[in-house]
Amino acid sequence: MGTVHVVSIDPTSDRPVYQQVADVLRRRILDGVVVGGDRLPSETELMQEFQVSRTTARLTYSVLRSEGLIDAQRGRGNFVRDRRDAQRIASDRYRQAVERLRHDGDPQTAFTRDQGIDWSAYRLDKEFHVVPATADVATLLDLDAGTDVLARHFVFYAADQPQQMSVSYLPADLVKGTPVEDPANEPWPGGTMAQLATLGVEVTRIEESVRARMPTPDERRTLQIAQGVPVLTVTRRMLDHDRPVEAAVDIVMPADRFVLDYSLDLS
Amino acid sequence: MGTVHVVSIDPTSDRPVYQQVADVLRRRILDGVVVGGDRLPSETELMQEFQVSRTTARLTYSVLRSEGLIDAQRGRGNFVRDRRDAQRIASDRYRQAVERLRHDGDPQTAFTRDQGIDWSAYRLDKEFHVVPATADVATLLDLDAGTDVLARHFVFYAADQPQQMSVSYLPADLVKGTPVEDPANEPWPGGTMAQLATLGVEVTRIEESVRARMPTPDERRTLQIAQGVPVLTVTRRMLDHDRPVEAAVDIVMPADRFVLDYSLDLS
DNA sequence: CAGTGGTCTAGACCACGCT
DNA sequence: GCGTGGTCTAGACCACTGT
Repeated sequence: MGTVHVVSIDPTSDRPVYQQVADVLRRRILDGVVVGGDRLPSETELMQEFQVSRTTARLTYSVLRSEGLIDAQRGRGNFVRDRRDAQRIASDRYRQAVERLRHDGDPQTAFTRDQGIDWSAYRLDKEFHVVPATADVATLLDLDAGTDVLARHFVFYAADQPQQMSVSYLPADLVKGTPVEDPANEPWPGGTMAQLATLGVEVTRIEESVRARMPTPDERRTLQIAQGVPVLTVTRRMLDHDRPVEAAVDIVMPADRFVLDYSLDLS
Repeated sequence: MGTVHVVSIDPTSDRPVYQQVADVLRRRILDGVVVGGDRLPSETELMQEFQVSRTTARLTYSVLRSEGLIDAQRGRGNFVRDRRDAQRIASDRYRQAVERLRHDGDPQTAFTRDQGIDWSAYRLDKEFHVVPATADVATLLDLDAGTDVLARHFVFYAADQPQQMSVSYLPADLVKGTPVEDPANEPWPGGTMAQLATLGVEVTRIEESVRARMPTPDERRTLQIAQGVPVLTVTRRMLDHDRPVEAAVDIVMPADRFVLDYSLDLS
């Protein structure tokens, strides 16, 4: 007794067969008929059940992968991706950092909560280079293009899994000869704002620009990003009293692991 | 005389051929050898130049499409996607709205700048329905699940192109019998905050949660989103004096057309 | 070992854009 | 009409996962 389909495929329809099959499976996923972790029919089963070729079966799963609904595992099958709870990053983390700086709070606590995250197991890959500022970075830092900046590359880990990568730029003349330019001093208790404080810089305003895009192959590899998952990127500037700019950061986060929370006070 | 490749493909390499070809083309795009709008080799040309099958050539372009680097156009070719300038949405749009409300500024101007956007040619698709609140919406509005809410579906257009879609939820008992529940009164000068003001509600705080994901097929169709382009989603709550919640919104925007700007004052 | 997904080939027909 | 990408087939070999 073969499998009976309530929803059958119409080869004469305008809608491509692989899309029709994808529609059926997508509906099962969205309706909760199958849930995170469940295995979907193998490609061979799809061929038999819907009377299609292997290529069409693979095209179907390719669609669902690019929608971020499933993960393929070689030798095992195609699995419904489970929607893990995303880590929330609150915009008031900066205000909290200011409070700790002012009240001499425990800097170590401050650090392990950097980026608003409790990093369970913490690690930091770092590369520091002095380079001429690109046009973009120069604009953000209000410098002439080509001015030397210290580029600091970070990869943040939690539970031995890479979670976030970023590049931070500081004007080279601001940090030259100070402990800030030495990677050995990372991780720095209290983070960037504490570092800037030792240089006599008070951060009074922060500007963040949030974008999203598909990751580059390099980002996919470094952050272990699944197919069909975009990245959130945050471009950040720290300002001292509305004018000079002290740091520019480009933060890249897998979008299935992070939510950015912002609170806007209007009173 | 056939095409000569500086970078040749190694069929014996561990890296799949279609990835190696994609690497070559990706490099050309990222290095600016080809720029936005330029046509890439046709699939047939790729077959000849790299000595691969049509399937492999198509796989190559499928990779670049999913990375958001190119667009395929039936009957024409594969084209490098041009990075148009994204529309910036500033977080101080709410504060500006408050100012206008307080000073009786021109409400029409206020409206055409809703969402912080100057909609050049403006249109609005709308559907209003009273429905029981889902668990998520109930939590956001601090209501019991199942309580009636007014769900308002919007699609915003600029220059006849769909730019943004959103669902806004208001407690049904708050708006029952008021002009707010009548879709005919949309677009409402001054937007949601002006509407709430007529109900005696003062918005003192707004919370926004930003996420990114791949669009659903419905969103791709409605917003005319290209392959390989994620959406930014904003979940918004408006609060009156830190406690009651007055509106919850789910806004969906194509990530290649929008940047979200937030300014955080620490002084 | 059998079953799974990953890669790759050769070939076919179609819909669409342009000239 | 010709070249383009879109869909679909049948078949092959490989790498990986499980028993």
